[in-house]
Amino acid sequence: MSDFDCYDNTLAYQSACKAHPHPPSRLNLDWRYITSTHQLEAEIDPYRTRKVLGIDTETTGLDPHQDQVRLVQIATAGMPTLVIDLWKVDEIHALKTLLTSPALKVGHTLKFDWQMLATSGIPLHGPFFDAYLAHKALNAGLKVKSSLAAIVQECLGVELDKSAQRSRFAGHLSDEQLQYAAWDAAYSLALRQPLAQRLQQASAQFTARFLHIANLESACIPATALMELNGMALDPDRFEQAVTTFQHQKQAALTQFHQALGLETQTQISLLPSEPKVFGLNPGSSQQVLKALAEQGLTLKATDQRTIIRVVDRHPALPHLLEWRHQAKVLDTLNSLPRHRHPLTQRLHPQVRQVSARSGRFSCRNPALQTVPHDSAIRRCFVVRPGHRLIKADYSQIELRIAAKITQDPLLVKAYRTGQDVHRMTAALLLDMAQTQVTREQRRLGKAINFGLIYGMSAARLQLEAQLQYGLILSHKDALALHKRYFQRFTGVAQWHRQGKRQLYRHDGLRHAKTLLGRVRQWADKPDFAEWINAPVQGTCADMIKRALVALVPHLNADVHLLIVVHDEIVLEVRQDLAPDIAQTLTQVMIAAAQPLIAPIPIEVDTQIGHSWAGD
DNA sequence: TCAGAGTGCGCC
DNA sequence: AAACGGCGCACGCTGA
Repeated sequence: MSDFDCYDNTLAYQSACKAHPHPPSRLNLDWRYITSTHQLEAEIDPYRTRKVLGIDTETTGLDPHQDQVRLVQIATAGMPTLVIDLWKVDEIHALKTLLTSPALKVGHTLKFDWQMLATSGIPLHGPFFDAYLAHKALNAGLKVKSSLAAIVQECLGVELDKSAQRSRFAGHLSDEQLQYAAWDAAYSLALRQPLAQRLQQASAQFTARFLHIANLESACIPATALMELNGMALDPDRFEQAVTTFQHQKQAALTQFHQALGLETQTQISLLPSEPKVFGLNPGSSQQVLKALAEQGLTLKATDQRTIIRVVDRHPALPHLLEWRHQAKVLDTLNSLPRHRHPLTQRLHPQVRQVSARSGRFSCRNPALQTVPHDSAIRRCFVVRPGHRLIKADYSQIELRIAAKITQDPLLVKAYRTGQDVHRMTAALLLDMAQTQVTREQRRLGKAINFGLIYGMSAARLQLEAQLQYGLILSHKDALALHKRYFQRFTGVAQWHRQGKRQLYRHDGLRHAKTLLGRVRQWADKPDFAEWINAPVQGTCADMIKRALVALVPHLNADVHLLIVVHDEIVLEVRQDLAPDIAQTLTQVMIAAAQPLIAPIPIEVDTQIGHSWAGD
């Protein structure tokens, strides 16, 4: 596993921690304001040989596409912090050399600095140590504040005044502004050792790899930064067409819903903005729906899909209700997109967060591109630049493969190792038939069972999910029988659950879960079983895709854009002639990143090249 | 009028 | 002890 540790600075940190048990003693709050090329070149020399640099920037705003970097601060142990004014220094070659040197760059939320510098034509190269990411990795699952001030308070016991941070960094800069700018870099730098020490201690306590994970997250910074900078393009014509289509479908469903309830749909347009958007009974209001159904003899507790689907035959309006809900949901998603179009780039630039999800997954918002409906009428609105292709590659059945590795279930392990179709195998096993005789529908049942029961789904829920997601009608009795047989056959999964419950429910129960890479999620209280059993699987998938991104970064350039990551899928936009080669590289990188974690279970990656996100 | 908890659902 | 997990978002509704 030598390639495993390409971004890992564990050994360096260990020696650093031993050498400097009291980091604040090395903190130098002195600073120099650099306002000319001459001054820069005169002062920067000693910083070139340093192995660790604290980095921070001050900018005229928060948008890398239109705001500017004003100050770049460089801190290093025992030296004054350089505060370089980019508006006054016209030749910054020396600074660029420093920022692309192999020195460790320490900062807090370096993604932002990376982006601001990148759009100013100043590349910032790793390795990185990001105090924010490290603090979140240290406390994954717990509710903690990870602002610079909060971490400085926690690790160094210093109250950091952040009042100058929100001040304007345009025009004349006061001494106070310059001082706080310098201090941010100096304090970020000073956080590395105490944080590394805490990460090491936690690793020992949990038999995990906190520092490794913190370094992995830090190494992902360029990938995350580029996803946000690149964004995705929405074709205006296709988009308008899609909206119109879904509006009609939604309206049709509404009419049928009302008719089935014996109501008339009122479609007059109101001029008053305060008027409700839907006239008459609103299928979007659970209260109104419950009341209307009750009046017609059907009393329910809720109106969500899972409740409705159980009784869908009991009233003719119910299928139309589900249809309207679907169309309305899709339309909501669509309507939310244009307001996120960037005024300059005309693209959607989501906010991508590496460490906000308790599982270790990426999350994405404004807009939530990870939840764009799969409907090809919508996905084909997401297009590539002229002369480019979209490449999407996803890990095949990755969670089930990870579960096979974790549970060591003999059947699952053997099935994957011999390249069998696992859903088909499950169906054949539970229905007592040969795999060759399994029908498409029966395979779908196998899929529903595999994905559900692995995390402890009940028979009742299985019955529901089979119908909702796979369109399979299952009697309660059959669901119960399948549930029982599943755990009789998949003994490894059954044992995994039994042991898990023992560890969780004993007097001094576990309050953390660990991935195969050593990422830890903690709970402040007793974890729910289902959350706890799922965390290592989902988290390991996050480990894999983040390892893949780190390996992918060197391949990203002006012709190879990273667009988005959707949990087990990586999407690139690549110059047309390069697409086949890059697709192959991407596939290999993803396999290599994941394989060591679940060997000898094989990894499979499905890769497609197309013109839009629909894959066409 | 508006914040906020609740409901429901898209993706993996 | 609980009954698949992880997200973000839009909406209807409520109470101040």
